[in-house]
Amino acid sequence: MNDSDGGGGRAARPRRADARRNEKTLLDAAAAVFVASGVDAPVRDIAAKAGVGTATIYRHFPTRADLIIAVYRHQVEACAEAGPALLASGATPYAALERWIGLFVDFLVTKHGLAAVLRSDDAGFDALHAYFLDRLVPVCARLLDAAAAAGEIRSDIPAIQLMRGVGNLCIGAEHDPDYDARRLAGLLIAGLRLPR
Amino acid sequence: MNDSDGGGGRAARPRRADARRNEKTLLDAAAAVFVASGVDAPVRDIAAKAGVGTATIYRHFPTRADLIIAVYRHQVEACAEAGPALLASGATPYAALERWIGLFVDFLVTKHGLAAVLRSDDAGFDALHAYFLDRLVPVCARLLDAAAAAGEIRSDIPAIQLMRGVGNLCIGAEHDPDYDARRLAGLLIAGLRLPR
DNA sequence: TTGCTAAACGGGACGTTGTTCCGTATCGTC
DNA sequence: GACGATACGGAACAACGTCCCGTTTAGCAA
Repeated sequence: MNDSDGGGGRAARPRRADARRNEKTLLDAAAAVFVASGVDAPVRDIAAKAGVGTATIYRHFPTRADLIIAVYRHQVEACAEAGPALLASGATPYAALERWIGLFVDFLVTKHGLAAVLRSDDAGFDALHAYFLDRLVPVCARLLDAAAAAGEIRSDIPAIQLMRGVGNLCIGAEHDPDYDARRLAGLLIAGLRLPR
Repeated sequence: MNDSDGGGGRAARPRRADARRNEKTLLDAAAAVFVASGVDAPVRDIAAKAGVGTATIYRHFPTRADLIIAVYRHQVEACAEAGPALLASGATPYAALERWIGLFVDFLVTKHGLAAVLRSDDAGFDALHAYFLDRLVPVCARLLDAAAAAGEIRSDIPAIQLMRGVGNLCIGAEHDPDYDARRLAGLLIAGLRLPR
């Protein structure tokens, strides 16, 4: 358990320069290929795009989930941080919830195949599920609590269920333009409203 | 298009007895394997269960979609016929819609992987999409129209969108018992309600 | 009953993809 | 400049969908 460079001892040894370079190259290549072919793109394609061997991918990102997380981490963080910001922005909690769900949907539908893989029961994607849920469910829960406290919505739907539902609504939205995930998600949220 | 034994010409020639027998055997085997391993089960597994070669499956059911349709046709028909029945059963149109969606969800969540495949963009599943949509969307549309005419719901959501949304909500519902597709679908429908 | 032909069959062959292994090249240090 | 650990590349293996081809068999007629 050498703490490579963290708080305590100085680095046991930093990663080699070529390794760090390849990781960056791989992230860029993966991002490009994900856009072009979806997050299910063949490993060989990503390796080819990056100009490395397939084993190099597995060395840096043991599972596909690790690669996906690394590629989209920034955007997920941004989405998570938008939650409290929206809540503080002055609108009603319900409006904040509605807009935040919109952000989440927009993120998912622009990542081909991500919503689907988020629903996969493949054990290899457990890390991906865990990351998304850990990072976003608490944010959603805060928005739900605020709206419930304001008497705008019912309070008997757990945040995790809602997130799963919204995520599911985004599956396959990237093709056929007749499918409007955002609208359906809005409908789902509207279903939470209490009559006043 | 040959009317094998129907009204017009006498049969060009009826299918061989072993072929008919194998088709039945395959349907039974597929149904069993689908229950055990989902509708994505390897072709070889189904063939083995039926005691036939893999080519025999492709001969009878050129695409997986054809096999799935054949296995579930009865249940889809039953669901389609339940729509008008519910509408005539005396409750409000909205209640009928709600219950019919419940039937649809119950059907989907008990067929491992079917909801997911219904969302696949693989061209091989086009026939499956078409069948489900052709058969069920008109039923849903009638329920929606009735409820809209009664002033219970808004009328600006096409039936096909709603069906897609509900179908999506059912994806992955077969595992983790914490996910309640039926409840979320109910929420989606509730989102259609008009304030009175 | 026996022989013929088209229908149907079975399993092996091929292509694609994920994953792992092993010999080789390279980095960083002495 | 030499050495050891690190990292690399591509071949090898396994699982699966799909297709092909040589063989078997049902159905019919002589």
